[in-house]
Amino acid sequence: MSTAHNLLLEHIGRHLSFSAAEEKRLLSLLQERSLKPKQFLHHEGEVQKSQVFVTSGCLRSYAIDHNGFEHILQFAPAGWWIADMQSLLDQAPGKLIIDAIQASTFLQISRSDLDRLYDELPGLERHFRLLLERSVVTYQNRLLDNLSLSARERYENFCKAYPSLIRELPQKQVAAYIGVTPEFLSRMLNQPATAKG
Amino acid sequence: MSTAHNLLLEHIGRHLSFSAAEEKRLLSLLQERSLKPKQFLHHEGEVQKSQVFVTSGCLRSYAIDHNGFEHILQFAPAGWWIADMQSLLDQAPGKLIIDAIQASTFLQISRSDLDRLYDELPGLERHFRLLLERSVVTYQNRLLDNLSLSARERYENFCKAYPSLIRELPQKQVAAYIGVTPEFLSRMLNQPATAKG
DNA sequence: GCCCGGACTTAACCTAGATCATTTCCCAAG
DNA sequence: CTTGGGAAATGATCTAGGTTAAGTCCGGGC
Repeated sequence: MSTAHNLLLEHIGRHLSFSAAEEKRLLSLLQERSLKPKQFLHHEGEVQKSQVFVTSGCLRSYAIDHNGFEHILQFAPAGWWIADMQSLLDQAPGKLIIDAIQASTFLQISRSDLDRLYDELPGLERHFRLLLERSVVTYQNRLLDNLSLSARERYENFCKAYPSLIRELPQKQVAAYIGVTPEFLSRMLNQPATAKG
Repeated sequence: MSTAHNLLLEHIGRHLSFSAAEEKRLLSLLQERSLKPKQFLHHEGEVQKSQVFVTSGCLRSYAIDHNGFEHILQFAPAGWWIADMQSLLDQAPGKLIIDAIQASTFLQISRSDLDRLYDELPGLERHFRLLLERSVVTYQNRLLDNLSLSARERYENFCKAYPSLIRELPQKQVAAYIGVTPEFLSRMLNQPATAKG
């Protein structure tokens, strides 16, 4: 069993435990793949056929608005799932782009196989239900942050939430995540915060 | 069986079918309640103990930021679930407020009962997994809209998404949902859109 | 070693939307 | 009917963050 498989089983194991047979069945439907930096997993307008569990490196999903600006929805370092979920659910062309920001490896499972597995392994459905609950909360919090915090506060939140990513990411990608222009983020970081107290 | 119960079973029935015994078991754990306009279901700082399926009227969840502004996360008309999900999952004090914007009735189920039901009725877990998937997509889209659209575009989106609500809601609540001040929304609506074409 | 392109910086200027203050409107309570 | 309080309108002014346009600073390919 590969280390990629181990990482996935370990993650699932945080919620529940599978029998050896169940683990084997799950792994049999997963495909190991990799991407080099800047290679794409999913293009705008494509139909997403499978979802992906990152085992090393880091992927990201983002959309391009009508002014050509990127807005990053998610970073997916090792241990995270990523997909254009809207496209995956509707089996319709998506508006997200997914690419690798570092050399990355991942496990892939098709939607139809996963649907089959949900019937065979109810524990897996439990696992995803729990992940989805957390995911909803995360997006709710991010939405509230965007509605109520200043750019600087959102930047500070990002640093707290992703202390490892902040070191590896180019500044412009942080800008595209927190929702400001790269120029503004640069200016902000090179100006002292307004003195307080 | 009440009409409230019927509404819930009909909604669940869109995804799957329960036996009569399963339906009975589910309904046995639901409590019928109601709220008058402006009454609260959940206050900031409280621990959310149960989640709620609205059967008539409309609830909303919102947070108050450090400037005292309300930001509405969700409207829940009949047929929608609502809760302070973060508080519910962590069983920790929440930051959301939930109240009724109209006279409303709803069915309530405690987190512990629902957890029990997930074990007894795997179909229910399926149902919520599917709802959560849609919910994630909805929040993703709303986040992208907030990052890339103008206030007017977000207003138009809102009108399309909630054509019935737009007629019933005071303008200031629409403002608190799309993320602008009531003053600005008012001015925007009374000024012609910049002519195009 | 040179050149290119992408990441970052900086500065001047611009604008969507916020803030503040005043007024009007409406309707529900007395 | 009148009153008072919230919802909306409206005008003047302000500002966080966007836009445009140079420039600098790399690192990587040839």
